[in-house]
Amino acid sequence: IDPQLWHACAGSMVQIPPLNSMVFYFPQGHAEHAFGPVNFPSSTTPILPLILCRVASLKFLADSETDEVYAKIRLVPLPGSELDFEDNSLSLNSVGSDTESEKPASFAKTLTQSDANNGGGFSVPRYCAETIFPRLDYSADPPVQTVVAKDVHGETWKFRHIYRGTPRRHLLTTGWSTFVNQKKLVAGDSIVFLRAQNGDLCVGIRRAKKGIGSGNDSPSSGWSSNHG
Amino acid sequence: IDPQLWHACAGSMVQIPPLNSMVFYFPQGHAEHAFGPVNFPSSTTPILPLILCRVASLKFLADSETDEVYAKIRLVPLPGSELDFEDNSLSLNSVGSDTESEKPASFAKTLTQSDANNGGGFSVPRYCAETIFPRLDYSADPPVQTVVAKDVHGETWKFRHIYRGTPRRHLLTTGWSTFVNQKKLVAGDSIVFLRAQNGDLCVGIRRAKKGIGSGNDSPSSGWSSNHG
DNA sequence: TTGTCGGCCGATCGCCGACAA
DNA sequence: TTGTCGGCGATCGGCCGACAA
Repeated sequence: IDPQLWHACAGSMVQIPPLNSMVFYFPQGHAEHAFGPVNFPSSTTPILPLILCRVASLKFLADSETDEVYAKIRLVPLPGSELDFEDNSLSLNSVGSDTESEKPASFAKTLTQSDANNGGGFSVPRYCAETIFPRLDYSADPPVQTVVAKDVHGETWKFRHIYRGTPRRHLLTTGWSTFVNQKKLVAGDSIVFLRAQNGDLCVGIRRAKKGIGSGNDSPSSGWSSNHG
Repeated sequence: IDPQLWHACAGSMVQIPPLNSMVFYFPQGHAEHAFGPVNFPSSTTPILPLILCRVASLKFLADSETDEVYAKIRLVPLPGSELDFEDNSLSLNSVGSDTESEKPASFAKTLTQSDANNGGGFSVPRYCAETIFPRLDYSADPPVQTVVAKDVHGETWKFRHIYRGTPRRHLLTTGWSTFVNQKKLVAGDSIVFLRAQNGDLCVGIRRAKKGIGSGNDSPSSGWSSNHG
């Protein structure tokens, strides 16, 4: 999937090393994060606490059912891993992924009860509506438009975007409940809007972490950067 | 699952050989009925057209999603298969499954458009209501009761059974559409009601065979036999 | 600025008897 | 006896502004 949408969904806490960069692989940490038991192939050499590797390939993917994003990273161990890493450790990732591509405008919001309730619509924060959404014709009464957004699978979703109420606020009405039901969203999940470089509006999902307080929110810092 | 409910769902065309009886296994026919390609283990002996076997085990099962019933039959080949079967072939299954257990009252009906439409209810054939369902108190006006039926998984379903209209007829109303939606029934599928020996009412499903005209119907002969 | 609430209007669900096959 | 239809009443979805945090 589109790396920019991928990063917007993953959030700014997730950093992926660039292709061909060098990283340390921690077998123990990998095993602890895995869901099932991990069996490293028995070999003649003992398992090292960390292994210097090269990022051989990189794939940005999204689960076909939940839309949750993940990455496949192929690591190739480098010979002579027992280097004196005291000097190198800090410089290994010096070419951070920050400079590799532009950061399109994106916005994340955690769904409130009112957003997720089958009561109807989605309350759009003003910043998101004005910065990410297509320009609205405020001369109409009320100002209304249909916004079309692509999800991580390239599927398009239509929403009625209206600016109404006293005081005025931006809302998504028609089309929103269908989206909530199809994606099985609940209060606490987050939705990500992103304006791609070609102008297309994209929409992603960040499921609430079960049992853990939700993470960072709102203008996802670093990936919705044209905020003041 | 309960063998009686299993047989009622499978229909009278399906006959299962008793445990420990002798049957012929046809590898070619088995392969032709399988969905995928079948690879018989290569051995030194060529594959015979038919192999005399003993029914070593027998399991009556139902698909957890579609409720469709199927059986797992374990066959153990008998030595000396090259017997002169001209004499024996007819007597092998002489002890048919007919006598092995009683046949409880059951009834099958193919769903009409009106039954499957989300218009509401299910038109209960009089014979089914009077023979399979619990006795209805006709002194009430209108006569109404709640019937509870167990599906192949043991899950219970409640239906409002009412006798009304001019002319009078039996109907299932409240609870029926839920059942249709959950089981994803469409016009042409069949529903089977069965009164178990302990008095419990059971309900099964027979999906319409795609592309083939539906099979036998109504008092499924042989398995809803106390019909006149 | 925006989360929640009650009001309310229209669409759908589903129960009903009237027919007719 | 029972399949299909139109009617219609109850329920629900979902759009709305009024508040208040």
